[in-house]
Amino acid sequence: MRDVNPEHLYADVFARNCTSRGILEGVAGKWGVLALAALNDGAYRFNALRRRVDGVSEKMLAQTLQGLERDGLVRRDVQTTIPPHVEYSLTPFGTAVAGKLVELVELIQSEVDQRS
Amino acid sequence: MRDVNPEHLYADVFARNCTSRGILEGVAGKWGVLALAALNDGAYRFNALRRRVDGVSEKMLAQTLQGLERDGLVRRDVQTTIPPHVEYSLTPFGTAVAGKLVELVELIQSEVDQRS
DNA sequence: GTTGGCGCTTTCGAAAAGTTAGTACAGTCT
DNA sequence: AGACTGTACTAACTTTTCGAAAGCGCCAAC
Repeated sequence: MRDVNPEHLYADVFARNCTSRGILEGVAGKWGVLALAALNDGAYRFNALRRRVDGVSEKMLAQTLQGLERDGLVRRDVQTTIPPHVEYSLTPFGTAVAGKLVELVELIQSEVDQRS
Repeated sequence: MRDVNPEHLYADVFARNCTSRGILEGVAGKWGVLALAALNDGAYRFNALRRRVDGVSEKMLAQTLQGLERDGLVRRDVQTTIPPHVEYSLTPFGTAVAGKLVELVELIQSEVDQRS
């Protein structure tokens, strides 16, 4: 927390106990950044998202989405059908964050393209 | 790799074996994002950076900086003095990436501030 | 003498990630 | 009929990584 005004604590990712640190860890985690970047293209069902993000296991994807939902970046819409139908999409906050992540991704891809 | 043109493979973070995936993992890792965001304010010596990023161990910081240097985001300047003097700073690529990360960080901090 | 600074590296146990199998239902194919 | 596919997870076990602490050598300050 950036403690400039003694009566109001501001979020500060550099402080280990700050809520924003936890959110940043989920967003900027190995699978979080890719899931959010994929969802930036539109809503996905679980297995479609898993196929999009090469290398992620069901376990890690489920865990990642759970955290992103808890932190308010992702919405999980469940339809009681057989087979199950669960759809993930970005919240307004998630959309803003994903926009930044996509810029970052494009920057890195660009750099790698230039090095080839 | 986004294989649009058969003769030229484009970087693709969604492909597990792509170089850009590895770089993204370092940049968007738990400690990578914070180290880069701190270095965006200017060069740091090792222990100064460690004090800036609350919660990181010497081990994890050293490991993180090593990876960022290998991927071309960070420069490590060593002066042969006693005590040792090692300074870390951003490369042009690192500066561009850190700029994006800082935007992301500010977005998240903003969101947390609004939720308080 | 002790303590502190510098920037790492090493060791070992704890925690997290990864791998694999499992769940129940319905549809398709042989 | 059985086998396989799809759905979206969870549980159990294994492997990898992280965190905590100690270590290194040199010099300066107390």
